[in-house]
Amino acid sequence: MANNNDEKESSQDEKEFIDQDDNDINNNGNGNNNSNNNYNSGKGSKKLVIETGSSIDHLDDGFSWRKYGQKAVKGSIFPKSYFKCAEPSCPVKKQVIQQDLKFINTYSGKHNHDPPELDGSERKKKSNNNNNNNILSSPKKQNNFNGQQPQQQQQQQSPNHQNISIPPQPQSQQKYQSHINLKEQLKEQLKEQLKEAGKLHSEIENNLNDDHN
Amino acid sequence: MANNNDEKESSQDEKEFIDQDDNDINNNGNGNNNSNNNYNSGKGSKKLVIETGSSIDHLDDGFSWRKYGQKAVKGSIFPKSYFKCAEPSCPVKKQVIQQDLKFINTYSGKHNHDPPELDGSERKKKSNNNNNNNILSSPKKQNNFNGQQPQQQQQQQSPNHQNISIPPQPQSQQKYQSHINLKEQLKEQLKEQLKEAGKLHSEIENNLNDDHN
DNA sequence: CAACAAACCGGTTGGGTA
DNA sequence: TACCCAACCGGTTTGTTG
Repeated sequence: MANNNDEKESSQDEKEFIDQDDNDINNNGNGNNNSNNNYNSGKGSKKLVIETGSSIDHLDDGFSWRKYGQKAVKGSIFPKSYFKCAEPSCPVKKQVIQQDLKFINTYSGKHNHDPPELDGSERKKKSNNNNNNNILSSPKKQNNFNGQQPQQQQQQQSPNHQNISIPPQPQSQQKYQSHINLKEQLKEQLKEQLKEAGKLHSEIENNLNDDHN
Repeated sequence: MANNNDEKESSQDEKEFIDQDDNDINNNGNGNNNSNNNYNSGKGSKKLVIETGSSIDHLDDGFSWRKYGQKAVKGSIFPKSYFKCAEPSCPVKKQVIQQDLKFINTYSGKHNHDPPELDGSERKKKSNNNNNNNILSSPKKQNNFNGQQPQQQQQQQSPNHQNISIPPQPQSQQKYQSHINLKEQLKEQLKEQLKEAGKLHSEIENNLNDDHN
């Protein structure tokens, strides 16, 4: 009965592939995942999950995203945001949700267009790539970050708060109150992670597709 | 605006693989499929779709199924039924919906147990394989088949009827009113189709999994 | 234009029931 | 025990708003 979504405890800190699509026709949002999902069966990969173990929310991974939805999910206090690649016919989607102190980015699909700046050598090609990094909290509404908030993360129950705030800083963060510099560093660092993961994801998908088609 | 689900016209009559999972994270039931889904991109296969071009509804394909749900879907007058493999830990699911004159069986997943009687040489092993073929219409409730009904198929709008009736017979069916023999024949024929398709499905999934794991 | 938010949608769950 | 069915759930659509 209790929402056993916090079983995941998220001890892993980098990125991982999950599949879960070999089992269900759609595996949409069924309720309480009582059948603790046998993700790690290690089969055909469908989604790429990246955990951002830092105070960075939605990262600009070289692509431009458009937010098309936001929902409150069962196990978490924080809402989940849904993004779609801004390229007109690209089917890639992406979900971002905060879990404890980090953000879980879930990619799906393969970009059917040349990445705007996936390679570090050629960037700033696409000018429509909006570089505002925290898309989750709209720039006019990130009032959750009023001054400095305590580093609570899971206790309070506010199921209907609208925008993902700048997440609580990591446990040893009291000295980073003036931040902004550290945040930029982490942003750059995570950006590289996301780029690598995106490339890896595309490669694996290509292999799978070539195998079958 | 109009539910454009009848674009599919279903001119194909056998079986086909669709993927659609490379594009969406979950691709659950979103609403009107306005973006006429680019299924036939020919990529990694996820679901096996079999169209029963006959007056056979839910076929016993050698496995035993348990019905766990039934919903009215948008584009169709007929409800969609949801089945799960009756083997205790087997994750295979199956959807059945009537479309025009035929039934669309959508398989997903791979049986993690030896098939009860997949090979034609060794059958009737599992005695718990309930052989009542029309599971969709519960045996006590198939009152839609009262005598002979006209071969209408799409005009009337009865969105909240509960059980899938024996489908309207194919267009040249007036001579099969006393049926029951023809139906058995078609049943056998389709049963073979389903068995073959099931084997093919497993093979392809095995290849994909071996490739990645 | 993009984001918000509520309605929508289909797949799943779970209690009632036969 | 399996089915029915209504509530549930999460992902998507769509009208509204800025």
